[in-house]
Amino acid sequence: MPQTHPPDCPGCAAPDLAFAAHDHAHCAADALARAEAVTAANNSRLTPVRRRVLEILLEDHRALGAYDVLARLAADGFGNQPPVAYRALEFLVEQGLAHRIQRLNAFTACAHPGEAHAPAFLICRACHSVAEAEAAPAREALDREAGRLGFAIERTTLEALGLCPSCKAAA
Amino acid sequence: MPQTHPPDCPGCAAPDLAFAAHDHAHCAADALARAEAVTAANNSRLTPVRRRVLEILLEDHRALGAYDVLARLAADGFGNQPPVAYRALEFLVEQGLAHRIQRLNAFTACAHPGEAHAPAFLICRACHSVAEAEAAPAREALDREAGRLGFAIERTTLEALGLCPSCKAAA
DNA sequence: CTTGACCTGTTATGATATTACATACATAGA
DNA sequence: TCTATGTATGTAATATCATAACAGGTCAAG
Repeated sequence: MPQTHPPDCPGCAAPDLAFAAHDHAHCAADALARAEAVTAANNSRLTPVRRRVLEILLEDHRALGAYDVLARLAADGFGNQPPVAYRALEFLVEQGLAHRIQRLNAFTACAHPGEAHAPAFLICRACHSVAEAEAAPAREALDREAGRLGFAIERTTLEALGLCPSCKAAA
Repeated sequence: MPQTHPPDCPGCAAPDLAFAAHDHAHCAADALARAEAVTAANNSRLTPVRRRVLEILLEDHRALGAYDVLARLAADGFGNQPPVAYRALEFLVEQGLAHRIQRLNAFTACAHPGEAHAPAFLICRACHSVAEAEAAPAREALDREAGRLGFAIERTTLEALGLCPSCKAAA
């Protein structure tokens, strides 16, 4: 897989990679490269544990529980106490490199690192894949409703459970 | 507080009770009466434990953890093991009489029992009150985004964290 | 008055998450 | 280079949230 690639790379242009067939090795490598850039820009450090956690999350478009991540870390010779995983995950979330899925108490790698966004998540109840969808329209709708009640929204959790295209076809 | 009240009751007409000054005793009594009606209509039973859990949730417009509910139950002479609380809460959620707030791992009484709805929740990070907002517009926006990706949404979790009117004014 | 469905109680355990403290590492300033 | 500082990691202990499995009770239909 190339460390650099053309700006019109079809993989990167795909609106959503989780449900579409795509060159996943590229997808993951690209996310990792972006992560390097993001952390450098933020003066934060993508240390070995943090990098490894991101790699683990990038293995597929699923959400992993903290203890699943921890088990993988321990197998790789890192510490095997919960804070090791939770701290790395928290770091990645802060940096916008991963997201927490509230419904699953689990974490997934960000599909669009570096781009400011607060996505909505589409969670397939059959294959457990997780995709990011554009949340802006829904967020605006919520803002309108909240404004009516005088409530000032700061952060939103938008998660949808359902069937992804392939599982829908299979059913 | 009246056991019955006019259909144009101002309390019931309030678009959202959580953030607005209102006759809360009335609000709670009304919700309880509706709960009786809903369970009767569904051929399910609002037993003493379940009723008591609902009363506890109705004490204010907040979300309570299962163990908080459990402590209250135990103090009232009900069982004090987790399943007692979880089962009653699960029942209330199934009947549409309570909602689970994913972000808080907690439960809140439904503000509009009997009306079919899948609300969005507005959670004040300062006073921890929880209000229900109309989710339909946001849900439709999500449906459009999901449709674009071929994803079929079945259920959504829409939760917003921010400041309620009074906490916003105080800040 | 018994059967079957459902509800409640209890024990035990599993799953998720945090606090507190000790140690190690990176790096900037003396 | 040395050392002080901030930051990161390791570990133990514990807190918090949730469920499985089974025993006993209640109640209404047959």
